[in-house]
Amino acid sequence: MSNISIKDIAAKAQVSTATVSYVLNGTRNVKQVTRERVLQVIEEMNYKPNNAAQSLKRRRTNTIGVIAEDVTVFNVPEIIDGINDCADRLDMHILLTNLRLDKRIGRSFDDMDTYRQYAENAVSELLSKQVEGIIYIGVHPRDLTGLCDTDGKPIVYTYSYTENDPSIQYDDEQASYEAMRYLIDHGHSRIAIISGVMDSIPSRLRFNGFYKAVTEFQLPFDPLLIKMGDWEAESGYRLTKELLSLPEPPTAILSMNDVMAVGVLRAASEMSVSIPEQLSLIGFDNREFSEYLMPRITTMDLPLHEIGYQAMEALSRILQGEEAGISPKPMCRLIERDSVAPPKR
Amino acid sequence: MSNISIKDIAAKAQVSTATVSYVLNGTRNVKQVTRERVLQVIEEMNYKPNNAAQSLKRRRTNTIGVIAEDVTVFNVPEIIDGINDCADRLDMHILLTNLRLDKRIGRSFDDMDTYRQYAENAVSELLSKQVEGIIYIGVHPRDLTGLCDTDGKPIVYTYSYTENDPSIQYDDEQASYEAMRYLIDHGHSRIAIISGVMDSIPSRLRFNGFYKAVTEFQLPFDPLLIKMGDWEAESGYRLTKELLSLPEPPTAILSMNDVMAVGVLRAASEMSVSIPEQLSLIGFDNREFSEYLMPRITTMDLPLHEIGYQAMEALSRILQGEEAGISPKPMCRLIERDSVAPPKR
DNA sequence: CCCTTTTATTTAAACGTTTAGATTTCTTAT
DNA sequence: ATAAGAAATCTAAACGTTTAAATAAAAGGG
Repeated sequence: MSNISIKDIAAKAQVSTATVSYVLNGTRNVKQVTRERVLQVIEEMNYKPNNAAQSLKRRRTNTIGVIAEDVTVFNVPEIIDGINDCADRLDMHILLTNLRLDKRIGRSFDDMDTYRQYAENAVSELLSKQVEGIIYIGVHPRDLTGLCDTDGKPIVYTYSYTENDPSIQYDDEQASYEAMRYLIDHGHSRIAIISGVMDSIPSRLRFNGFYKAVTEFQLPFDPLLIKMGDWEAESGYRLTKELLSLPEPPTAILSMNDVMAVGVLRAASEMSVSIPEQLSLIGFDNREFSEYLMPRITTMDLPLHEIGYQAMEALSRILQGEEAGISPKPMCRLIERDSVAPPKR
Repeated sequence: MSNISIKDIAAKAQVSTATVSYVLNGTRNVKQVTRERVLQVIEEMNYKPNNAAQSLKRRRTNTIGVIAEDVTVFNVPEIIDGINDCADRLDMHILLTNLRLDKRIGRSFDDMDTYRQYAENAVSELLSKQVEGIIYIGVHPRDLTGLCDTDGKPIVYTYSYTENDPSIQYDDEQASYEAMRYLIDHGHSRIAIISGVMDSIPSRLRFNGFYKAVTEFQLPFDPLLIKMGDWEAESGYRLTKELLSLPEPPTAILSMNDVMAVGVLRAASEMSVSIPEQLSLIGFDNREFSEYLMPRITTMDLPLHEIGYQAMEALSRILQGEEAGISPKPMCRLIERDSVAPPKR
C-alpha cells in the first residue's frame, strides 16, 4: 500500500528531491551514475509520481473532458475510441462524463431545464478537475452554447446535430450524393428518399446531396418520392408502403439510416416486392445488423473513429494556441452489398 | 480564464482561507452572515475548487479507474453506463482507459506480451492518477491477475471470461436453463445447442444450464445435437446445415448468441425450413438487430447495466473496508418474440 | 596549481487546498 | 460588569511535486 513519495526515493538514493525530479522529467543534466542509482531505487520501491501534486505544481493536467449525451447510443463508442486513440498519441488523458440523457429524459429534447442542469453539473465537475478543454459528443438537436460558462476552456463539438463552432463532422452531403451516384450508375432514375427528422442537420445535408445528384444528372424531380421519416423502423415501413402503392413506384430507395431500411425491407417483403430485383435499397450508418439482414444491405459507413480523432486533434491545436483549422471533412464510404441491382425494365 | 483560488475568495470576502474552506465543506460552524457573504463572492467570481489541490491534501481522489479491453465491443458501453450510474450516486468519478485490444491485437488472445504491455501501462497510469480502485471489463479469456502490481488497490472484474475474484457476473447457467424451459414448455424435446468457443466461461455455464434442463426434464440426450460454434454467424450457418441434415433433425435450436442465430436463420432459409413453424430458435444477448430480423428472434437479454452497477457497488464496499459481499447474480430476461412455436408433429 | 567555465546537485519556495490548534468574539449566568 | 463557556475565526503547517537560484563539484586552460 503505497504512499511512497519522491522524498522517500531521494532519501534512499542519497540525493535531493530535486535530483529525483530531474531524472524523472529529464529537465536537467544528471550524472549517469546518479541517474542509474535513482532509477534503481524507483524501480525497487515501485514508485509512481502523484499526479495530483504534479498537476497542482505544473498547472497542467494533460487531461481533457469528454461529455457524451449518452454512451449507449450506437455510434458514440466508436467516436470515443477515436478520441482515445489520438489522446494516447498526444499523451493526453480523458475524463469521460456520460450525461445519460436517453435514460434520464428520453426523447423530450425540449426539456431544456433538465438538460441544462445535467450539463452544468458536468461542466462544473470537469472544470473543477482542471480539464484543459472539452469535447462534446451530441446525438440530439441541442448543445452547450450559452448554457454554461466554461471559464475560457475551449470546447470542440463532434457528431453534434446543431451548428457549433468548432465542430467536427463527416461529409453528409457528399455521402448521400455518392449513394445517389451509385444508384444512378446502376441505371436508376426514379429514386425515392426517406429522410430522418428534418430538424436535424444531417437530414438536411443528406437531402442536399440527394438534390444535388437529382439536378446534376437531370433526374425527373417528383415530390411524391420525397418522404419524411423519423429515423425509426416503423416510419420506413409505413413510407415504403406508400411509395410502393404509387401509380409509378420508385425503382430504388435511399434511406437515411439503416434502421428505417429495416422497415423498407419489411414493407417490401409484405408486398412481395423482392429486393434487389424489383427494388434497390441503400441505407446509412453501416450498423452491424445491416450485414445480417436478408438481403445484406448496401449502406454508407460513417468515419466515426476518424471524427473522434480529428476532434481531439483540433482541440489539441486550440490548446497550443493555434487556430482550430479546417481540415477537410472525413468522407463516408459506401459498403457494397446485396440490396442494389439494375432496375427491372 | 480562471486562476481564482480560495485565497482570492478569502480576500474579497474579508475572511481567512480556512473559513472559506469551512463553508465549502461544512466541516465547522460558520456564522450565517459570513457564510452568505462567502457564498456570494464564490458565486460572483465563479470559483471552482482546484481538484488537484484537494486530492493532494485530502489524500482521497474519489476516483476509480475503469479498464475496458475494448469499448467498441457491443456490450461494453451498457456496462460502463451502469458503473457510471452507480458512481454518480456514490459521488465517485471514473477514469476510463480503453485498451483498444480488438484494434491493436485483434483476436490473437495468446499474444500475452503485447497484452501485458498495454495492461501494465494502463494500470501504471491509473495508479499515478491515484485511483482508489479499478474495475476491469474483460471481453476475452484473459485478465490482470499476476500481471501487474496494483499497489494494494482493489480490482473488481466484470464481464470477464475468466474466473477472478471478486467478479460480477450475471447468471449464465440459469439463463440457458430458462431458455430450455421455455422451449420445453412449448412442447419441444429434441433441442439442439450451438455453443460459443468452449474455453470461455459463459459457454461452459450456458452448457451447464442446458444440461441441467435436459436431465431434469428427462429429455433424450443426443450428442449429435451438441454443436461447438465460435460465436460467429458463419459457424451458426454451417452447424445448422449439419443439424438439419440429420436423419432426425432437432425441432428447436438454442444458440449461445444472436450473431450465430443469424447464421441459423440463413441456413434454415436456404434449406426452406421455416422458422418458427418447422424450427424454433432462441438466441442470447438481445442484440439490437435481433428485433430487425425476420422473424424477430426470441432471445435472452443480459443485465449489462446491472452488472456494471453491481461492480461499482462491490468496489465501493471494498473501499469502505467491508467484504466484497456476494449479492445474488443478476438474472437474464427472456425476450419473447417470433422465433419460437410448438413443434410441428 | 590556481582561475575560469561547465556541469551536477541542493535549497527552499511555491502550487491550492485542508485542518489541528490557537485566538478572538460572542453569549449567558452570576 | 465580569468570568466562564461556547461559537466563530484565524494562523500556519502540511500534502507531493517542480523549479528558479544558489552552491558544490568537476573539467579545462594557462
